[in-house]
Amino acid sequence: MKELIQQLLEQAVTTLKSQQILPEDLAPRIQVDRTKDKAHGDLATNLALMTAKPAGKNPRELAQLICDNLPESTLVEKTEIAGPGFINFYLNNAWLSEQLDAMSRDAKSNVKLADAPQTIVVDYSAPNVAKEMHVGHLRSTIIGDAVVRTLEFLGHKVVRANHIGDWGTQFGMLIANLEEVEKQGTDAGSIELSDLEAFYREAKQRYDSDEEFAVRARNYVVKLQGGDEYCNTMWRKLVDITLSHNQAVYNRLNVSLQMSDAMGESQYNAMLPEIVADLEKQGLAVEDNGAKVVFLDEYKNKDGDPMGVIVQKKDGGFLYTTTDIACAKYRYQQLGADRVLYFIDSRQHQHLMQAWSIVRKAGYVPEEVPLEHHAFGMMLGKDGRPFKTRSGGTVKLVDLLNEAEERAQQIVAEKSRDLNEQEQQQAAKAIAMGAVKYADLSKNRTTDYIFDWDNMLAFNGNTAPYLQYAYTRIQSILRRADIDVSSLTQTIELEHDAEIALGQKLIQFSDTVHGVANKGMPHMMCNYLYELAGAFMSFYEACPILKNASEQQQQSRLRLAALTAQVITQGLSLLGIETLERM
RNA sequence: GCACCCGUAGCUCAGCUGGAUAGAGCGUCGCCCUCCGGAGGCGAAGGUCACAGGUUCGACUCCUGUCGGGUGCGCCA
Repeated sequence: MKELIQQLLEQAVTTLKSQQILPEDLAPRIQVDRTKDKAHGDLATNLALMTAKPAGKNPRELAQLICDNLPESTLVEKTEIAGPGFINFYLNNAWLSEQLDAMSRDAKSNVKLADAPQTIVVDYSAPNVAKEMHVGHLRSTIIGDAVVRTLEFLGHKVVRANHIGDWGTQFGMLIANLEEVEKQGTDAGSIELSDLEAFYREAKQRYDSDEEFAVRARNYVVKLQGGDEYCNTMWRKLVDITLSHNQAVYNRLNVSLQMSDAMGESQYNAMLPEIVADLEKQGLAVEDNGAKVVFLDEYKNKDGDPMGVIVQKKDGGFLYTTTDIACAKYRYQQLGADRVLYFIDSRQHQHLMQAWSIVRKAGYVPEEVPLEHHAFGMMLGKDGRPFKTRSGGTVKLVDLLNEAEERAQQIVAEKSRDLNEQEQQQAAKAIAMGAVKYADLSKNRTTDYIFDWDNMLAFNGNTAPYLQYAYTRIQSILRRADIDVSSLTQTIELEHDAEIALGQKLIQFSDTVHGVANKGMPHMMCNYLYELAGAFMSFYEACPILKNASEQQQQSRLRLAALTAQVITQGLSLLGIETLERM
């Protein structure tokens, strides 16, 4: 919608240039905004204000010239010049009605697909091997998955990259301990991940107390890194146990990651020596105290000298900076990424900036391929302190999801008495997962954020249950109408203000999907859907659909209602949230 | 010490590429059920956008500084 107005304005600019009213070399960034106040029309541009100075003209006078030179268009009802020189556009209702008609007949609600589909790598979730997923993995997993769904919807090729923590010195003791367990006759495949947590502690304890065990563990680290087949097999078992457990969590959360999307740190090991050698060859890495270090002028250490980033330890080992350099290189060169998005917590920001700074200097990824860090903070409890169990431990994701379902079940049992038990279970599950996910998705803070059960499970405000409820309410009306709305040919008539407002909100869906894709920010979709639901509720109050309405009005309003439901369910599905027919 | 992120209503959060009178929900107070789902709607009160300068026709938004909070800074990941 904005684009169409922009095109009209561009043509006007071209015309004015040819008339020497605007300088030939002027290339203004044409900005079209939705107005906050209806008195200012539906859309507005500040074009005349921006170009007044270079054109040497009074802004209002210039605005008039722009309006006079706008091409004829069916979508604009009229234009007005307001304030210091804004041009306000009033949309034509017949045009709006046609747009809504087209939306309701299109499987993707007339969302404009990407003109040039890209290959986009999205790095998200990233749990660790031999550890259960905990609340710290929630945000990355959920936000990343929503962005992935949105990008795919627009036609991009998305590579889901689950950068699991599957490498490090701790694997020596884990392998040694797995050996002990297998000696006692337990098959690795039968180990549950919850046992694996205990297993991890057991390994650590043995490592600390048993010198012979520790020696063996250290030996295994060396052998594993050297590609030893036995150690590799044992390592693989640990990875597989973890992946299959995590898969259950992803499935339950309706996260689209599969086991085959795991692209762990270990995958880049083979690249590391050549990266360091190349950095040295390029003169970027130098030896310092036995280690290989890249000095970056843009980062200073405590003495004010360029900060050194170690890419290889003096014992020959590699650190995660080198892995992240290799990883970015791989994603560009091997996966053919046009864009890479990282959903990783904000504590790693500086580290990523350093790694990418080296990546750019070494020429591994060209500047035109964006590497984007989408950061977020820690999860805090309602009291503003880190979100922990009563005993102060880390909250496991499984426990969090269980609690969400328990809470949702209580609410459903109380409020959805007309559903049978199975329907109640299903509703509770959808509400619980929706609430948890939406609570994360709807926040844009890069800083710490507050996790509050009462807020997220509320049926009012910007929450998943509110949107799910709005959807079921519409479904209820459509059921009651008892006609196939998709077969209606009645045009959508926008008479009442509330109908126009709803219609205008509906056609913003396409812009919203693109906003989420371009910025990697799903909260824009949340805000939009909340506003849409609000616009529908106002319409619903003001415009009777089934009663006190003419045949024509009834059909038109049913179509509007059905389209609203279509957009809500589609929008929520892009966020990975389910809707229900009844709740 | 240096760097990064943040500071918007009592609380939780929006505020797009700088645009017109800074918006929601909760909580507080009021109104609306002979009405298609009241799990709803309408309204009121509540703001020095941390503070001070600067740029601009115009700043919550950009720049500089100060204060406050969080996080990270050479051989873990």
